[in-house]
Parts: sequence; structure tokens; C-alpha cells
Amino acid sequence: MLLHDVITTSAQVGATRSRDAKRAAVADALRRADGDEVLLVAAYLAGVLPQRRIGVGWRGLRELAVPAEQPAVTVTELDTALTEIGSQNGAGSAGRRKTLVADLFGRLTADEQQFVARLIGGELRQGAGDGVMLAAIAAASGVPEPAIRRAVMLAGYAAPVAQAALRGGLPEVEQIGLVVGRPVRPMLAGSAPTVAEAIDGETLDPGALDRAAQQVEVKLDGIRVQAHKLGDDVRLFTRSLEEITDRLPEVVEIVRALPAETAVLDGEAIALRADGRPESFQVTGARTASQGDTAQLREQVPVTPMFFDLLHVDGEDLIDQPLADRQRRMDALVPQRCRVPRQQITDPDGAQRFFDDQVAAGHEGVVVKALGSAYAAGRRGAGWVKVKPRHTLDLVVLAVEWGSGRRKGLLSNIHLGARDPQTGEFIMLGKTFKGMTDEMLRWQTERFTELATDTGDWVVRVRPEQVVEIAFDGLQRSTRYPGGIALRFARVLRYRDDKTADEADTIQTVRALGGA
DNA sequence: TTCCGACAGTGGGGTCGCAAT
DNA sequence: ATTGCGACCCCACTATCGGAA
Repeated sequence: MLLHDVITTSAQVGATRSRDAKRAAVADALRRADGDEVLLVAAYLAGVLPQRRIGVGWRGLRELAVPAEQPAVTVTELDTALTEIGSQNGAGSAGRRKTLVADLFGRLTADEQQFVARLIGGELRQGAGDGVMLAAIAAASGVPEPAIRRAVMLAGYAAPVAQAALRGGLPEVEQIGLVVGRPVRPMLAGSAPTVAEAIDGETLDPGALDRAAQQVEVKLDGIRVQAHKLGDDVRLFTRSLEEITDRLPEVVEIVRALPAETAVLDGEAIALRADGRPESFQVTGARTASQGDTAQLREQVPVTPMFFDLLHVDGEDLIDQPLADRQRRMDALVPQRCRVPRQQITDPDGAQRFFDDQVAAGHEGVVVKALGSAYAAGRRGAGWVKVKPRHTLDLVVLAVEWGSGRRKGLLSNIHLGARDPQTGEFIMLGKTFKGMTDEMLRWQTERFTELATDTGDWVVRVRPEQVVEIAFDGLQRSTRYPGGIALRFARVLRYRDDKTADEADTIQTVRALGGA
């Protein structure tokens, strides 16, 4: 199949807002692909590279080769070229990659260049991703969507499932099961502002015996880790299914020592201090990202696995069993010091006290879980709802950036500063684009155009007069910002026209919050 | 007819490894 | 030694479609 054919489909998908029409266009392309091409077509139309990483990003694609006149490259040829680019390493690899990229792009038409550049940059933005792909695979193959969804969660990726579905139909799709050693998509949590709302709003499993039963569990601020044990062979995977086995040998040892031949566990890896309090996320994250001298690293920043779920043990899959049963099995397997503390909910006040205690102990928050819920891999908000404390500050807008995509032509991302009463200046603490409705975007585009002190192509500096109420999760150490601190997960709550910049929060107030 | 679950888009800060400078 | 880039860790929130209620 020609790449051109895929691009025509992508253009059709991008041209409509109807999800049914997107699904139909993708399904059509999947049907036209044959044999091994299905995998590539499915991956490309979901905005995924089968290679995952090729060492080239947006920056490496800023200037493209002179395009070809006629489309001639097949999807298989594109795949081969991308694999070749990704396999370069060592001295001179950057130059070789550049040459190979130029060769490839010289064979592509202008449209194809744009498509491949967006694909590589991870910014296809055609209004369809994995969700549309699932429906399209079902439509193209005649296999029911629930079976497709389940296979994708167990296989980790949609593209191989597309291939199986179009080749062998339902029987081949049903063959895709949980394989110890191969990561499944982790179950995700929705969120709620308060513990009470998490308890009320939770989606309960219709088939659950006791629909009311729920528990609260500590939410640890570390790295999600999925551990697979096959005899002495242990493998560790992150939330995005990256393998990190070699980076956390102390975790591998703990899993290897568990009294089971095979097991698949879900949990969080976190660096704990000697007194048991958690290190900051930055410490855990840096340790987990480090690949150097692990003997020294584990000495300096030991990481503990804290498990909260068991998906498989000794040949038995548990993903369809209720959480209460999975955790009972987990308790029999994993020592308590490696299990996430949890408590059944008997009344909302008790759950709230649990939240308060855990936050006081330095943890990120809690997750409310329905005890009757199955492990819904790859989905959010099904039976798990997280709650975290929220801080707010009144800050001053120092500059704004022009948006892109659906925010093109609107001033979007705002730069935030705290007042320094000693100098009268403002100290930047970060940026945010979150929490803005379309109406707010229109309003702020007008407002900041009025306050602009220059006309930047990208960043527009403004007179520091507009106060905005910002919510955020906490403070972190920063080398980027002048105060040495930055906001974590900042988002806009509202613009405050009842306050002048003189009344905004000061840098002293921010520092007093601590945490960085 | 209204409501709501799922999804895609729009980006945030920090950190490491690696190759080039 | 420093810098820039790529990749990946953590992520919040709104708009929209289409099926559920």
C-alpha cells in the first residue's frame, strides 16, 4: 500500500468531526491494506511509530528536503527507512541520521513530508487516535469492539490487534491473552476534587455483589511499575510500557523472592527516606531515569516497590476478578512493607481522616476504589478515582504565548509571577494553558492585547496588571526560574478583576508553603 | 430530550543520556 | 565542560460526539 493512500485517509479523518465518519475512513484503509501492511497502516493512522523512538524529533525536521513530484513510497518502505534511521548510534550517528532523513524526505511529496513529520513529532492531530482505531478495527474485521478492546489492553498496542483481527477474525483476537513478561496497559484513575465526591461519583461495576463496598488507598508520588515474574526472570515496565528492569535491581530482587513461580503485579516505585517519609517526586524520578552505576545509586537513593494489585499468579489470570479478591491474593504473596496501605470505607468521615493522615505523612493523596471492580486496563475513571489536595495563589500575568492548533490566533499560555515587595518586580514561577474555557480564551486574547508592551511572534510581554487565581499541586525545585521554585500542574481557576497586582500573593507567601 | 462517558487536543516542569560543540 | 535535542517521567483541563438514560 502506498503511503499516499494512508495520507488520503488521514486527510479524510481530519476533515470531519464526526467520529463515525472517522471510524469509517480508518476502517476502509485497514481493509485495503494487506498482510503485514495492516500493522503499519494501523500504527500510522493512530499516530504511532512502530519503532517507538528513532532519535529524530521536531527540531531535526525543521528544514525538509525538496519534495518529490509523484507519490511512490509504500508504507513498508517508510517502515524500513524509519528503522534504519532509528538504528544509528555512536559517534557520527547524528550526521548519518540527518543524511538518512534527507534521503527519505527527498522521496516524499510535500503532503507526505508534512504527514511523516507530524507522525514523527507525535503530533498527527487528525482528531483520531486509539479510541477511533479500536472502533475502526472492529468495523473492518467484524470482530465485536469489546473483544478488540480487551485484546488491545492485553497486547499493549492496537496495531498488532488490528493485524490479528483482519487476518484471523474473532478466534485469533481471542487468542491474545495476558502473557507473563509482556506488559499490559495499566488501569488509570479518574479524579475528583474531594474525598466525598470521589465516593459518591465512583462508577460501580454493575455485576458487583456488594455495590456499595469501596476502599481508600494511599496515592504514592512515584513511578508506576508493572512487575512480571517468570521463575527467576523478572521484568519491570512503566506506565507507557517502557522496560526499566535494569534501573531498579533492588525491586527486581524483591519480586524474584516472592513465593510464586509466575506473577504480574501493579504498583508504584518510590524512594523512601530512612524515617519512612517519601522523597520528592524529583528524587524518585531522577533515580528511576538513571542508568549508571546501579550499585551506587541504590545505596544512595534506594527505591521500594509498593504494590496495590495482582493481575496474575501461577498460571491464573485475575484481571476479571473483583478488586477485593485480587488484593486478598496479593496479600498472601507480597510482604506488608511492599503493599500500599489501604482501608475499607465505612463512612465518609473515616475516609477523609485517612486522606488527611496520608497527606500529612507526605503522600500525594488517595485513590478511592470500588472493591467489586475488575481490572479495566487502559481505561480511566472506571472504578478508581484519585483525590489530591489543591493549593491556590493569586498571581500576576507577565506574558502570554500565541496558541497552536485549535487555539491558533488566540493568546493561550500565560506566564505567571509572584510579587516581590522588596523590589516591586515579579518573579516568574511557571506557565499554564489549563483550565481556560473558549470564552476565557477570547477574553484574555483581547485583554492581553490591550496590555501588550511588544508584539512578539510567539511570546507577547504585557504590563503586569492582570491578577489570576491559579490552582496547583505543589512546589518543586527549579533551575529554570529565577526564584528557584516552580509550580507543579498549575491551572487557571478564574481571572480576578477585584484585585490589583499590588494585592497579588508575594514570593514570601509562596516560599512559606514549602515543599521545594 | 437530556445526560454523561470516552476521547482528543493543548500544552506544563523535570530529568536523564547522548552527540556535537 | 557545556549545550541542544530526544525521550520519558509526572500530569489537568475543556470541548465534543454519540450512546445511554
